[in-house]
Amino acid sequence: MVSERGLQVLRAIVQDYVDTNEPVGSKTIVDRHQFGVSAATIRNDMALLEDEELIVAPHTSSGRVPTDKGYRVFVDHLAELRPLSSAQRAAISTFLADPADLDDLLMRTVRALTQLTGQVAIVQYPSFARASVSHVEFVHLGGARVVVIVVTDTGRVSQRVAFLPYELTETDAAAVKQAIATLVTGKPVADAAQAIAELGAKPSAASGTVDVAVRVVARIVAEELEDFRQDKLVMAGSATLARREGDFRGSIYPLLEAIEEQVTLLRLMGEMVADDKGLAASIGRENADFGLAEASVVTSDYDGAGSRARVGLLGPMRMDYPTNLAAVRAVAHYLSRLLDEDDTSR
Amino acid sequence: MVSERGLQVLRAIVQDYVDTNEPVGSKTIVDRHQFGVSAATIRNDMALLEDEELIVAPHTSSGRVPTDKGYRVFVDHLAELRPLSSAQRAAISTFLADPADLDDLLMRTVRALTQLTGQVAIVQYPSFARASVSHVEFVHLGGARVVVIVVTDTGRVSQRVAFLPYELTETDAAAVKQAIATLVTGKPVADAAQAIAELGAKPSAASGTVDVAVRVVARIVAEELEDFRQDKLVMAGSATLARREGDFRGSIYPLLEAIEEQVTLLRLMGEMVADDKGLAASIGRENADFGLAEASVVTSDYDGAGSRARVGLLGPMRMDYPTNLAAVRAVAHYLSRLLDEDDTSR
DNA sequence: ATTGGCACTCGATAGTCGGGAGTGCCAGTC
DNA sequence: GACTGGCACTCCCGACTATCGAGTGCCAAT
Repeated sequence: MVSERGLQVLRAIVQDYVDTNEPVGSKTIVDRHQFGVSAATIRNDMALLEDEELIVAPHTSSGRVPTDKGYRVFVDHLAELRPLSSAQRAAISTFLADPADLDDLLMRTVRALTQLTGQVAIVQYPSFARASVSHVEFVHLGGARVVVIVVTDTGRVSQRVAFLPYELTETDAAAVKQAIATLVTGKPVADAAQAIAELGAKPSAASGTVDVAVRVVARIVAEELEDFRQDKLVMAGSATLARREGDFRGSIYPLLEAIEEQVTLLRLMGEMVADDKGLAASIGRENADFGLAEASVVTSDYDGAGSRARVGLLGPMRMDYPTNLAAVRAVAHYLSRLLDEDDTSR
Repeated sequence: MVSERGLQVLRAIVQDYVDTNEPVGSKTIVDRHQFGVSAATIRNDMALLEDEELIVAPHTSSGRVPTDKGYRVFVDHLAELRPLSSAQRAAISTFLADPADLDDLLMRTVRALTQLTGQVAIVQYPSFARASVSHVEFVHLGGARVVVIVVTDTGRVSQRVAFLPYELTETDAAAVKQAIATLVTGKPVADAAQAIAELGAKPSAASGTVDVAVRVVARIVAEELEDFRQDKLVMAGSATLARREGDFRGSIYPLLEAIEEQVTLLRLMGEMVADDKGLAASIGRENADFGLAEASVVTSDYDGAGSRARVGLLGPMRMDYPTNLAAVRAVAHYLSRLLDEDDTSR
């Protein structure tokens, strides 16, 4: 229904609006872009675009503003990613050089991303759900306290302090360790958790103190396995939202809350569908289920530790999609490479 | 210079202003408090208070608002803590019951505190600077990758993945472990870090592969020790700031930034001086060095894991000090008790 | 299909004008 | 000397008005 030039007008509106934060009128468009037609013609196109609900006029006879749908068409059909400058690429690679460990790397990644884009940056931890339990270790702290350490073959480590009901002897401790180890080592975390659940269901074999201790420790191990199965996020840049207050009709409260309740963002990012290049965007009302109807999220997939995860940006609907998509793509790319060359995946 | 009644007037102003968020005038005071004198008399007192810079009039002939100094006098001399309701106490104790570990306990603590007060809640980790290294463990991941685990006698655990320059044999690994263990176990973390630094300074004994591996691992251990020495914060409730926008003349940006840059808050909380009950408040311009001249922080000390740390609230200068001080005190109290009965301190 | 022209809408800005809350001061009272 | 009632004054605030200008929709002409 809308002409080819109509789409170009939409593109111009999105670009100018993102740029100036003011409703854009027909005259502005003729001035700033070389359409070679008059303002009246542009107005006709805009009327069409408005019929299609791609743009909207905040007040009768004011300039037009893109709608959610308008942004959607823009990113799907009109946007060309704006590649990063070589200086920016260089900045990323130095920023991410020589990470101490995975936590450190991801932390630096979000910092780099928020720095680069001025938006809230989010990185999903690579999922460890497919990993297998590689080791279980105990460290005696003295008394009845024991640190229980679980390690996966992908190099993820979790530790937790267990309070046993009584003090174990050396030999008992060894027995407990042995029992737990045979129960879980070598198994994928899901299976290991399953095995522990079955142990809990079985009636106590009444073999005395060791059996009780095994059950206590097993419960701790199960909690740690749960940590692996749960996805986690690292975020940075929430302060930048204060600068963008005007972009959110209500307040920035829902955004800050989502940032604190990581689970919301986790679900949102999980449900987004990436294109063939691993990029995805979720815009405005598409996020209504998550209480983020005035915000947008762009993500890029990356490969790490043998599984896929996402890096993303959270910001106002009125964001610079070409730049931000390019930024997440570039950072995801670096991340994949770094995780790959460290061979953390196997 | 100001009379006894003058102070009562200050108290009334603070209370009403916190309550209504509007400059309070002489008539309001006579209406809402039983002073038994006329508005004109109150006005005279208010003029005195203004001379002392305890209150200020936003505009000529408007009500008065407390200054930083006014709040200071209020908390130092006029405020009586408003004890929590028994329902609130009950809520805290159920909320904090059965923590899985220290991380979990502190996480729940900040949540409870922010829930209770509607402010940003902050908890310092107990300092582990005085702890001693209890164990060092290695877990082979296969290849040249090793998880290095350091445990203190206070039950704090840190782990990190090390990439050795080559694959170790079993016996070499044992030798490395032995070397590191004798270097650091039993020593306070500061001394252990020192020992490692000295090792790094010594010229290589050229004893070959093991020596190189020891140095690599030692550097990792040093990083982990650094983790123990650095204080850490847990926070919650940053979203509540969006609701309080009007209380900050500029924007909430500095607050959000401080929350993200934990180090600022860490220093701020570290420099505050507690009274004999472990309570402290830092108000408005007193925080100017930290870029938080429009915010206040109240803290209470607690004892945990053999060292002292703080739990606090961050909010607008116009906050309910009696309630908030009572809240941090109550929560600190619970925290001390929980950490004590778990005997995590020894 | 495109364009120039034109009437119209409506937000933004500035100016004006009471009303009201609150003050400072003063003279008078206890 | 402390307190009080009275009063003139200041200044914020909201309502109202007028003007301006950006931008639109529509129409007749090309």
